Amino acid sequence: MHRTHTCGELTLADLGKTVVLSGWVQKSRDLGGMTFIDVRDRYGITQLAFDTADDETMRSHARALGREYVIKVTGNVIERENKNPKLSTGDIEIKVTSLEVLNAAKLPPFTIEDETDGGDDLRLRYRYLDLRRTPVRNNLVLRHRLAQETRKFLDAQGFLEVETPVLIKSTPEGARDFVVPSRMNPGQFYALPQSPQTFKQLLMVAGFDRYFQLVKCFRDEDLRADRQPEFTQIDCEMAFVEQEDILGLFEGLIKHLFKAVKGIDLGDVPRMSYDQAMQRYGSDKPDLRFGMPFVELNDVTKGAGFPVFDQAELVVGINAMGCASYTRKQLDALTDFVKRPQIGASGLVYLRYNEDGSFKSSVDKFYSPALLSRWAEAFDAKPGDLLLLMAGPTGIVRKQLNELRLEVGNQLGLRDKNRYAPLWVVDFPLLEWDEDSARYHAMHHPFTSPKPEDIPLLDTQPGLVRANAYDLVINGTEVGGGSIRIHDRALQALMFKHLGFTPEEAQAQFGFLLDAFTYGAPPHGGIAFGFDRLVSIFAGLDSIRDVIAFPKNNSGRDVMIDSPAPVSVAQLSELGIRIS
RNA sequence: GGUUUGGUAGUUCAGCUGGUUAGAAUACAUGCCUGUCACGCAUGGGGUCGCGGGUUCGAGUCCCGUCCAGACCGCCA
Repeated sequence: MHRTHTCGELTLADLGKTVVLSGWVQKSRDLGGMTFIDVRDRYGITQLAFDTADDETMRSHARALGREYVIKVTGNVIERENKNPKLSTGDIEIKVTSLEVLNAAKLPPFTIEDETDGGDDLRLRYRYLDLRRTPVRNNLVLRHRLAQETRKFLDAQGFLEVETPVLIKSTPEGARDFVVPSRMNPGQFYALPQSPQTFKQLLMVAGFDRYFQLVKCFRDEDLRADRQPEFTQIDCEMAFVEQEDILGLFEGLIKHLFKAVKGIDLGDVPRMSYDQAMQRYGSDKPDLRFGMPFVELNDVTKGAGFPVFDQAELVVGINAMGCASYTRKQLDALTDFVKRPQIGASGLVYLRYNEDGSFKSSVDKFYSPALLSRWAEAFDAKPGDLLLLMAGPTGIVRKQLNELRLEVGNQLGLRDKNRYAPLWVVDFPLLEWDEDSARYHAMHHPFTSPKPEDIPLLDTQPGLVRANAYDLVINGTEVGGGSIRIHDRALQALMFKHLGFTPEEAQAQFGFLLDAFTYGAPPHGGIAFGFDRLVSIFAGLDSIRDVIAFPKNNSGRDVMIDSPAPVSVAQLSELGIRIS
């Protein structure tokens, strides 16, 4: 007889039933005259009870079971003498009448319990064992639910899920491509898509005016906690829409996911322009779980003879409210933080607005209390506050102060994983200057449309042209981004020209798209969400590895199957490839 | 490509300024124990201190190289 119940469902309502359970031995507790075995499956844990007084043979079999043995038991559901409120099945136990070992198991290299003793490397090497652990399994259950709710919502909105090819063509723009050699076309290579971008645009030309796909994308770049070489996107595109339509519809998707999966009413998602975000938070993905906006102080600090401030392009600071009690040691630690090589600031100026109304700053030599009170005024600071100021070239100092703001937010416990602060960042620049290649690059991608009113600037001040591009940011993480695309051949050709393509190169790389635009391309736009990041935010995790069933390590290796790996000389020769 | 932290028992770690036989916890094994659920008690086994070289009377400890892993920077349209 097959199992009649899972290990997570039996309760007092089932008392007296004869049941069959199958699962893994989590742990046994041998008390001498009694033995308890916890048997686990995907659904939960149920306690098996063996009593010498009832059946000594059965108990001796039970004592022989090791961790992770796969067993099948038949028995009766009885009420426990001592209940365990931690288990859903904690009111009952199984008095076993028959026990079968379906498979023995070696002792696992780490304990398969909620709190494991295993390190990351070991857990990845034996990922199939790690996945038996409840917290890891729950992450995949959460992922499944988010995927299903996404499909449900988009389907209800009339979106069609269409698959696009995985073997495509390498393009020079953007991240490095993974390339795949073609045996039938020696010396030629496919590339794995970094996104289905051009295909979804072609689907718009084809008239599929609402498309989506939960799709694997690939980028051959270095990994991070939140970056894997293969990752999943919720990729979407719509025709006959403007930016407002897309923001509205996908704000609806995000709200639906929070409501359906976490029971949270997200509320309306605020918006901020890229310029505002940079000026107020020094980042295009500000964490709005806390305030602490930047205040620019050039005017009130100028002319006091402090050369660092007098000469700086930007003097800017934040108000760490209520932190005037910070000790010298704490302030030194913050100074050391911004001086770390990764941040690279040359220093930090503080102003303590003491509870008694007096001021204490690191630049008292230059600024009288009267002058310092003007700083406090600019911040609207109150006694007890601590102002932290930095100075330097605008772009650099904003980036540095952003790091400090996030660090102070961490120290003050303002970045609570259970709170969610979403934000649309809009009006991104179309282009950004790249020093290395000495040319402009598309900030989003080359198919993003410039704002019509900014098109005249393309020839004169390309860096000032704004795009119809937008990002969705949650808690300081970019979870999605998109744009209204170019659907006009001439404008697309002009963009390629500004990106340094000759007309021949543009035709060779993207001729199929330019041609398609001449056959009646509708206006269109879209967005893509990083699905792994979204799941990790819902799970309250910093790393996306924990929400991927079989992730790769920091070096891009799968340590379980040990890939990548060499291939045979015969395979290479068939592909016409020689390794130097 | 760079910065940085680490690699010691199955596992997680401690091991000071170089000095006797490298420890703890946990896991495991054996025995005892009839209500445990982090069971308890007792006993026991378990180590190429990542690898290679160097300094030294003596190296887990110091130096150099190398491999592996983590975090970060570059990179990620």
